[in-house]
Amino acid sequence: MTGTAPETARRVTSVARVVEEIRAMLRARELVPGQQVRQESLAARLGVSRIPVREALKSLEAEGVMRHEPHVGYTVTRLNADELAQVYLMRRALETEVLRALPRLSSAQLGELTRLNEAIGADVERVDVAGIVAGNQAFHFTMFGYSGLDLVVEEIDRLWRRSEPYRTVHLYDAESRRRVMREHRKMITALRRGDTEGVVTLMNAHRDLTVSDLHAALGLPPS
Amino acid sequence: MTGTAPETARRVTSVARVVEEIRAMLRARELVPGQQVRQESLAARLGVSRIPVREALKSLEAEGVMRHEPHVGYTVTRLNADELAQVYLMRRALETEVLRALPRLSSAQLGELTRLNEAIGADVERVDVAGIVAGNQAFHFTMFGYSGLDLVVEEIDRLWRRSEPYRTVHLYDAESRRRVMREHRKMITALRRGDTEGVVTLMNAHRDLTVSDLHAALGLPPS
DNA sequence: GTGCGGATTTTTGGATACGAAATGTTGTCC
DNA sequence: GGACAACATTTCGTATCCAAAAATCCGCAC
Repeated sequence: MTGTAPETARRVTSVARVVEEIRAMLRARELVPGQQVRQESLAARLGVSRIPVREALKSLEAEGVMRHEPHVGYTVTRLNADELAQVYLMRRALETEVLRALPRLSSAQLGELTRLNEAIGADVERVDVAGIVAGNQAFHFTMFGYSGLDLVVEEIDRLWRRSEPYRTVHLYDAESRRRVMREHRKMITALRRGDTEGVVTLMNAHRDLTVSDLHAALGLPPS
Repeated sequence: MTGTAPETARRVTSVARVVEEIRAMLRARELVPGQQVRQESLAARLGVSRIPVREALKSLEAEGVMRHEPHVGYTVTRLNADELAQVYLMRRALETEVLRALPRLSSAQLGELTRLNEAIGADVERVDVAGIVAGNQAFHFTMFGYSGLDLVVEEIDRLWRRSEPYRTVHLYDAESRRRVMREHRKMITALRRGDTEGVVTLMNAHRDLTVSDLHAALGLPPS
């Protein structure tokens, strides 16, 4: 992907790369909540020294993804059922604000959302779960982005990342996968009508179903 | 304050200390939005090497207080009027959730809030602005804490810190200082009645006044 | 065998020094 | 005045080293 990229190849720092690698490891469930992260081995694995790794971990700690205990080390944050519920409570509160701030969308914007949802459809056919997760995120954040509330959207992004280690579990049965697409289509319809409150309601139902899927899949983690 | 502290003297890392020092510099307006931070000079000033400084800055960057541009350096995040409004929008959304989750407070809890508000009163007499700011924060977060929604409260804390460089300006006239105390008293009264919605309304008015004070004091920053 | 206490090993926290890369600045030439 | 090249500054990243704190291991007493 870095390959021969011409101009967009923004010379990125090691730290940013390490952060992304760690996120990918979380999505791939190569790192799971509660697990301890060894600085040295992670550095060796990513081909960098310990310093950028430590900076990356500090960054993820500030974000809530990692936990740090002095002289013991970093572990992936483990959320219990109550904490996970709080993350979703915050998502509901902030996403509602963003949706209420949406202007009437142009047909180009509506077309883009439709296109993104159809891309999810293709991944559903292929049963490409990672693709569905990525596509779903793209769909939601493209919609949020139309609000113009960039700081709020960034904050929502942080909240999504915080539940990343937990979010990948659901979507295992074919029915939930198709349901996601259907609900997205309903949202697009409501947006076309300019029915903001309708979108808020749909989104809340959409999110709540994800939460209950998640609870079922996890059987509410003990700690 | 660290002094001879016996057991509670949790051996704290340099990084945590540097983060706190930077926050203090922000409160003291020794660092102002847009200003560039030189790693080496900051390290020398705080008597540490560059490593903990860089980790501290990364942490503050993830929090939104600092901005980083590769090979150029860190600068204090500068918020324009619109962005500041977004921070306050998020505060309203999340603080409302927290207040709605408040249980009926015990008389000990109500007493504690009263005590904290009276402490602010003492600082108002002394015209100790830094003390008022600290006391105000203590009052609000003690109240928020009673909700039990610790993750949401942490997030609100982050939002407060994000507007820290801007928040210290208001409270310059005697009347606003006394107004703060009066409004706090009204909130305590509403809490005693268990009137959650009343507290939400009072808090929104309280916050909005701060925002307009702030806008007036800053004359909405240009960038 | 089991539990306890101390020594060893591992890991983290931090300092220092160095090289490489990028940015910004200065000065010269046209 | 504007373009371009040399220079200084700063950041990014590595390597190496040491201290301190944890975790682990081991032997001893019971």
